[in-house]
Amino acid sequence: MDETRLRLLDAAGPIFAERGYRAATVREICQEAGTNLAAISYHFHDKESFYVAAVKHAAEGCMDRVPLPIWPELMPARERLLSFVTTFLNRVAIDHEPAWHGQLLMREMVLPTRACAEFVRDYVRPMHSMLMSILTDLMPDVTEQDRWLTVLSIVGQCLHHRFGQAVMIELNGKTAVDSYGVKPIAEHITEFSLAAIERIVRQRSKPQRSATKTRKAKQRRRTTA
Amino acid sequence: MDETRLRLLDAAGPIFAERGYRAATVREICQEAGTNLAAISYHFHDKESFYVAAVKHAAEGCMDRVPLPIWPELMPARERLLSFVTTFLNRVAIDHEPAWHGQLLMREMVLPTRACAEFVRDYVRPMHSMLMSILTDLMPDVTEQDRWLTVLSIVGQCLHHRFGQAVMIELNGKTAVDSYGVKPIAEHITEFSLAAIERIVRQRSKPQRSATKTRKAKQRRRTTA
DNA sequence: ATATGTTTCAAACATCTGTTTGAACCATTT
DNA sequence: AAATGGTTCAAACAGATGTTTGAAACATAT
Repeated sequence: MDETRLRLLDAAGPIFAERGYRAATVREICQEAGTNLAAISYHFHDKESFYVAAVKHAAEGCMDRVPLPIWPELMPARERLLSFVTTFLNRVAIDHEPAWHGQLLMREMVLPTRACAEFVRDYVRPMHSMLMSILTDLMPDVTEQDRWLTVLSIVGQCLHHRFGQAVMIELNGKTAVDSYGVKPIAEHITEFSLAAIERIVRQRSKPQRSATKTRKAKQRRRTTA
Repeated sequence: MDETRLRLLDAAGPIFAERGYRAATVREICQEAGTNLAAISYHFHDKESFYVAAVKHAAEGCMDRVPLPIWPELMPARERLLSFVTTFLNRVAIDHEPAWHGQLLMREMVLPTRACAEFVRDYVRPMHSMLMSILTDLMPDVTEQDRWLTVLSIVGQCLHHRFGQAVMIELNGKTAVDSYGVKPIAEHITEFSLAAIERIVRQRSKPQRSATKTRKAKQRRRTTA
């Protein structure tokens, strides 16, 4: 019966998320799962393989809970971006009940283990492709560098609402998600990024290819306004 | 003599950064430092206090290595922003030699320990104030929410070049810092953020204070263009 | 030189933790 | 009913790890 297997994986998520791989003990997880101590060795061979399975399990749960949106063919890229950012925030930054999903995956990002490659393949890559296709529509004629740095800017803004949680609380007493909710934040990030994207497109579509002299181009544009 | 103390702290940084608090053993650190095993207990009482001291030591080293810039009174806010972002990136995202500084502090952000409060007070708060004063100049008449979310957007973009390292490598083979160097990235983040800030200022300075109906305002502006 | 307070050292201690073991249990098949 | 293959269990094992200990070494002042 792999009902025991499942109970172990479910119990492992929160504990690994809170304590980390090393500090989480198999005894604690087994007690939480209500299984015998040897169950982990029996079902997963050893603690590390068990951990990898738990991360995979968490990623699947997260993807089920907040699935990637499916858009009609003709949906404008601007709206797809808002939808994407909202999904992203809901996946990582939300604290409602199973807060440990994001916590565990975050841990995998900061301190990658054997589970990282799988995690990127199953979880990160699909989101990355999605964002890339939006940006290809929004900024078709820019360099690879411009597009890649834009990806990082957008992703960084979203992830910071998870990574920065502890510091935000220490700094301000509460997180932005707690203060404003997800929707205004998603709108802010989308607007913020769209403004920047539109400027990049405007600058780069000028007949010159100067990638470095952005300041010059910007000043020229301002004087004409 | 607290030369032993110093040797321990110096040795502890990289090891705590790479392995994490639990996985790093006092034996390993003492061997690296060339001290006796009991030295940690003697000088720092126990492992946890030692870890807190090591984080503090790392933060100080980081602040010495990349000090906050000092600007002339009349320096434009736009240039101060570029200078700030460059400093930020140099502090956290750089991999030249003492890569562990950023790694250790990052850990403290994601998985705060007893060292976190001090870390925020001595390290985060000054940078936060600095950015806040820049943004107060750049966007004097916006709501607290707008300004706070803008802070998070800028900080998130910078930090992602550290937090996202492992995933970037898994996804692309190398990090953006490795590909392009710090300067182009700092310029990108600055330009990106300035474009967004200017749009926010333009929108919010309209006689209405609608914080939620950004979409409506945006559409109206587009039709007039 | 003696005494005193501080620092280092090797060894031992106590505990925790991942893993193994071999018997017991259970469901299914012969 | 007997046997088989898979699963659970309590107990023990082996190794690692933070911490303590008491003696030795050292520096400094009287």
